[in-house]
Amino acid sequence: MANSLDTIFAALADPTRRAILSMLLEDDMAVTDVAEPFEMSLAAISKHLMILTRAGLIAQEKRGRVKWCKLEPDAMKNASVWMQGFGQFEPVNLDAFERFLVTELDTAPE
Amino acid sequence: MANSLDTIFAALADPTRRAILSMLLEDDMAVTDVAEPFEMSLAAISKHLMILTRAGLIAQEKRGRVKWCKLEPDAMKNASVWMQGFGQFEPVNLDAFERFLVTELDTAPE
DNA sequence: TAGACATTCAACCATTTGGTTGACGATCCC
DNA sequence: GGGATCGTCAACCAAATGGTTGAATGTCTA
Repeated sequence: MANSLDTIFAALADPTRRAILSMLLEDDMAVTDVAEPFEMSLAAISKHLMILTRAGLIAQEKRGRVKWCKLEPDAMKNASVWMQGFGQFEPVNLDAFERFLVTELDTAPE
Repeated sequence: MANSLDTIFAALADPTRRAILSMLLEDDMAVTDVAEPFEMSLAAISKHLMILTRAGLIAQEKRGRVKWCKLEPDAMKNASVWMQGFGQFEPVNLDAFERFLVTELDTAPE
């Protein structure tokens, strides 16, 4: 179930969850800190983190009362490799990527 | 809306739709032929194709009474590149792919 | 012109999704 | 011990999703 393309792509389909992944790219974070920039309840963020965990995109480790979240890149790699199978597109057009990031950042919090 | 990561990843999250994309990798197909191997109604497949179209993953062109579906790789490229931004997993894929393409083009007959 | 064929539309249904709130179980620290 | 903090659980809700069926639209062909 974890690492299936179904759960991975479904997890990536939500902008809140993609934003969380971007934040974790910077550094590992506690659940409360992950939730801070979002305008939704901690419980909602906790659910998002559960979905990311079940998809294998992150891992959570509890130390004391704090649960740390860190990226788990293998799952995303699986999805990436599946898409590479469609390899009709040329690798890495950075211009398109940059234009794309701009629109993405518009919807991101903070 | 089209080509947004939201719609692209949501479209890719369904196994029926991923199977359709794989079929279209072989060749362009009419809607009825796309539907043939699936055990669901033609209307359901039509909806799936609409979702893939709105995501920009395929394009549909009507010729006579037949609507042809073909892959539209740009959208998937955008998603792929977004994931590469997480590049904690081997960027080798793309590098190797590029080198491969170059040698292919060098040796390919015109 | 009358079917037959290709596809979508519209209404409907069950399930899933993304969010809320309030209570709860751990854990830290005074 | 007792209060603050961290995070999840449970129940609930509205909206979206993935499917159905039957009627409708448009086009080819005999």
